[in-house]
Amino acid sequence: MSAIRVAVDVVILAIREGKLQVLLVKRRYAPFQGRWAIPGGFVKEEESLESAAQRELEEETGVRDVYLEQLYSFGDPGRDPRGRIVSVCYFALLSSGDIAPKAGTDAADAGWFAAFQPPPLAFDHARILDYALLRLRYKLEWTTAGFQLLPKKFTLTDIQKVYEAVLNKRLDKRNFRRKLALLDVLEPLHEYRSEGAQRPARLHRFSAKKFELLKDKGILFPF
Amino acid sequence: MSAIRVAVDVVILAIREGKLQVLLVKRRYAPFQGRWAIPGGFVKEEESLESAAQRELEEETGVRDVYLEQLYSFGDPGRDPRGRIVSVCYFALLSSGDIAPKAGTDAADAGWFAAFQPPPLAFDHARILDYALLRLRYKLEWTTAGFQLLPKKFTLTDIQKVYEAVLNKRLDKRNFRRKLALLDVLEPLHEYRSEGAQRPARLHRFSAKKFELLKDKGILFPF
DNA sequence: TGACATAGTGTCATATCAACACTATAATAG
DNA sequence: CTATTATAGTGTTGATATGACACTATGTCA
Repeated sequence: MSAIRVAVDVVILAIREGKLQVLLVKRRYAPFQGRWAIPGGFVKEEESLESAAQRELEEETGVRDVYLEQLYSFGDPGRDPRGRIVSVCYFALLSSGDIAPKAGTDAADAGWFAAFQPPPLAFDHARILDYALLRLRYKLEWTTAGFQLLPKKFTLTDIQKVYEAVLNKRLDKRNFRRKLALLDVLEPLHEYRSEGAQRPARLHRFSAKKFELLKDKGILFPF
Repeated sequence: MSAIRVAVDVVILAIREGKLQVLLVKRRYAPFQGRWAIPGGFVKEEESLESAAQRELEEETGVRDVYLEQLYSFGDPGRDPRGRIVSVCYFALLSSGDIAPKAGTDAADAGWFAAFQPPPLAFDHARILDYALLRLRYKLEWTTAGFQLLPKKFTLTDIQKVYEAVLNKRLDKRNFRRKLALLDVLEPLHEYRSEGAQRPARLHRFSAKKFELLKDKGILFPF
């Protein structure tokens, strides 16, 4: 009937080496053979869009139970030389603790890149990545999604570095922590982490119970 | 190849009789024959998603150059008994000045309904409408999109009523106007509108030139 | 045991917020 | 022409949040 095909693409983001990075795959075949691309694939007959995105994500990273959010659907005729393909795009936020396990399907054709300085990308993927980064910045300013980029236990400096990496600016430590305290979503643990010849930092964890309340109260978090 | 078909649905919203209303069409055929539904249709081979949405919008309202924004894509298997259909949904904000011209393709099977108390809807359209209303509320709080619901010339009370209709709460006139002034996007005209046995209200128009600057400055507008 | 490097903490001047009530004025009725 | 009417239009205040700013605390390692 219709010759339009439906695909999902997943912009997979994580903090690595203190920077926001994106997972890309190298295309094996034409078009754009050898170019880096956002991982994705066609939606199967019996799976939901979100399941398809989760499947792609798991194929690339081996990770499940990850923050995943629908981003936008791109469907201009001509965006893919192989034919009319509508791509429903998602973005995923990986905890830095989740990255090691697999590091891409296979080292040769998957890799992490600085999200703000990606290599040339196939198709309209540069636009998709830009949009994901824009959305992530909004998310960080208005929600607590930033904690998804951290492992379960983290220091206050860890979360500040996430904000600095994504918003791409330095933040004042005291003001940042005052706002964090106001948010009231962190539970200080009785554990500390030593990072060198200096005072160890206290570990905290994100308390999801309070998350819903925050949304109800309409608290914004624009640093 | 793929049996997945791609459609667009457009949630068309406007202020009528002081209330937020949504344009619905009555289904002529099964499934859900006789039920009200959000207007939409299949995407044609050669048109972009946005063009398809614009086409549907124009077919229903006869109006062009309307605020149109992609909302979300719904694609669960089973959401449409006729087969696997992925619907890319948009929402449109009509100026109340644009409504009279056509009032639906044909009076018998198109009509305006209170957006917050719609009739039973076909398919998963109740969910789509809910999502559109949620998004519109955010839009109003964080952007100047609310002006799209007004004609070119309007009074300050007009815009306040739009906010009250969408946010579904009463607002303080003086505080509202203070924030409007802060936004600095309104141009007072040397025209007034009489509405009865009382002082006439000054007309204003939205000045789009200043719009971009606002976004750059990152000014929010949460009433 | 001293040097190191990051952890952790408070104040003040400014801006923003919500709550609140009265005067101005054109149209209309008599 | 005058009074009535109903909406238009306008400021202040006390409370809260904000950004700018600098020093002390402390575990580790040499």
